[in-house]
Amino acid sequence: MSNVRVRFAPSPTGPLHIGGVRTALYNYLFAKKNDGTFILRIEDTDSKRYVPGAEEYIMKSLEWFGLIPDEGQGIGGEYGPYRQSERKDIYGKYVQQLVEQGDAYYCFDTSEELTAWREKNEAQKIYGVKYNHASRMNMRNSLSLSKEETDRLLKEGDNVTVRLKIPTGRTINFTDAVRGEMSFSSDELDEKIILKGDGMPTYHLANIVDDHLMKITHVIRGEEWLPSTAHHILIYELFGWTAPSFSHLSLILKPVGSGKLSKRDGAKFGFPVFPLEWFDEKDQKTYQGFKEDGYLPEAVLNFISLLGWNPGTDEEIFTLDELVQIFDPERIVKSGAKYDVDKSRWFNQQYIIAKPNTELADLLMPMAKERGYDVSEDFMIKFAELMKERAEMIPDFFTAGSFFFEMPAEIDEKMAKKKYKLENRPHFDALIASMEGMQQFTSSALESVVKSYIADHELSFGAIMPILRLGACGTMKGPDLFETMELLGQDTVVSRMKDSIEKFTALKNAQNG
RNA sequence: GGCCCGUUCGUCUAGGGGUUAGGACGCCAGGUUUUCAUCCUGGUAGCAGGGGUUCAAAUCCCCUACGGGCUACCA
Repeated sequence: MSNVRVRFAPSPTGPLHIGGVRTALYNYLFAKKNDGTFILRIEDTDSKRYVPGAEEYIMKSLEWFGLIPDEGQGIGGEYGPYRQSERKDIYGKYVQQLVEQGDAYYCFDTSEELTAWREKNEAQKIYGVKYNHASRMNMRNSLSLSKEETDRLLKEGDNVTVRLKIPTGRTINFTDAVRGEMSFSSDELDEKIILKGDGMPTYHLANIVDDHLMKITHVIRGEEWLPSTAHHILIYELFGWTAPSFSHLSLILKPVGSGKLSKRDGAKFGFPVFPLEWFDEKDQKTYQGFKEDGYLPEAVLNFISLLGWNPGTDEEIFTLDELVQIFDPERIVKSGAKYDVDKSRWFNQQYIIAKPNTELADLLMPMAKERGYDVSEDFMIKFAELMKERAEMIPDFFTAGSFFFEMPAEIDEKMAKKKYKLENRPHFDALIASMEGMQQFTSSALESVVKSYIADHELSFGAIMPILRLGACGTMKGPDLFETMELLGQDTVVSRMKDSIEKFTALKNAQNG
């Protein structure tokens, strides 16, 4: 194993969404490509936003995709604990160190005071006022207050936060692995809170401390972190630590319109935003998942791998292992990508077609049982083979192929009226009788029976075939008719045909009369 | 408002000084097929705008426009 160590560090504030999955995927690919370690760390420093079940959901989702961490929460490893709430004691001494170095200071402003301050500024159309070198002397902190007052407030202990003290007049440079040279003026940076009133650190401190302690070498994260990376670089510097390499990924955007993909877009555009179904306690709503919608995890992974990255060739279909081999962070795209529902469905179809019939059967069998269909494994395998080219989503097998399990209640009557000719009734009766008498009810035998009958009686395929299909399946859409009939079985086909011919005749008589 | 990032067919993208601007999805047409689907062939459609630099700009520079992110005791 190389020394490459990357982490996926979600916050358990809700279900993992597709953008998070892509971040996890890129981290995973980069780790595997470099024979490194992929770590899962849970960033739950905000107790107010903690959502029960979210952490479990995140792990289940990663598992469904096969993005299994080598180390981290739920796995273990020598750099634990991997849940930040359990690392609370670790952060204290680092905060203390910064304070002692004079690189951080205590603040006593309450949230209410800060909010009021901001609102006052905004009311006066003074935008972008931040807590920084220019404003801090007007606030209540250990820099503006006397030593005595500071000590008194510190002893009281309520409402004490710690802010980072940013040096003035500096330029902070770093190289983003996907965006190139980045440069920020320290004078523009706000002095962020690094330790909150409840004693928990904020992201900015916890993230840096943990990445350092966990020996993270490459940070691959969302674009929303780009502006605060300057703070992060500075903190590394203040501690005298070497900063990891940074890659900031652009966001995944809504399929139509503008803006980033949000959790409500799924319902709006009819596609899932989350890997698995999620019941939201707050909204009292269930959000659809890729799994339940009938997406194959490998197809979703392949699709999202190409939202913001490309291999530089014309090839598009890759297994996870192949992606590992060809993944190159240098080819990550800088601009945001809209989620293309049509293309995600196309990928899924490609993966369904490529999936071995036995595996499809395993997937389909429980679903068939749920629907009350009692069929054999062999039946399911053959069914999968016949229907796979007609299914974009897994449930399509059962909607487009329902006639394999039961005669549809609604048949294509319009087509029946159009194709069925009363004068052909004797031919159909004869064909049904032939089928009934067959010793071997195989597709090839059926084919020769039907084709020779048509030839012998100088009939057209168009007069016979559509009616046989409609009679046996109730619809014009489906796989090869003879194969379909073989799978349906002699008894089913003969009985369906007898019923159907009666029905077609009645339909036709009603139409004429 | 400020700071930062971005902009090639409708969408995902290749292309990084000289290309008929390439591929994929979608869409359209044709072929294969007893139907549908698959598959095959072809078509449709793009360098945000304006200035430079250069013999030559999609490509380099500047400006504008548009899109996005950040601007919390959220991550």
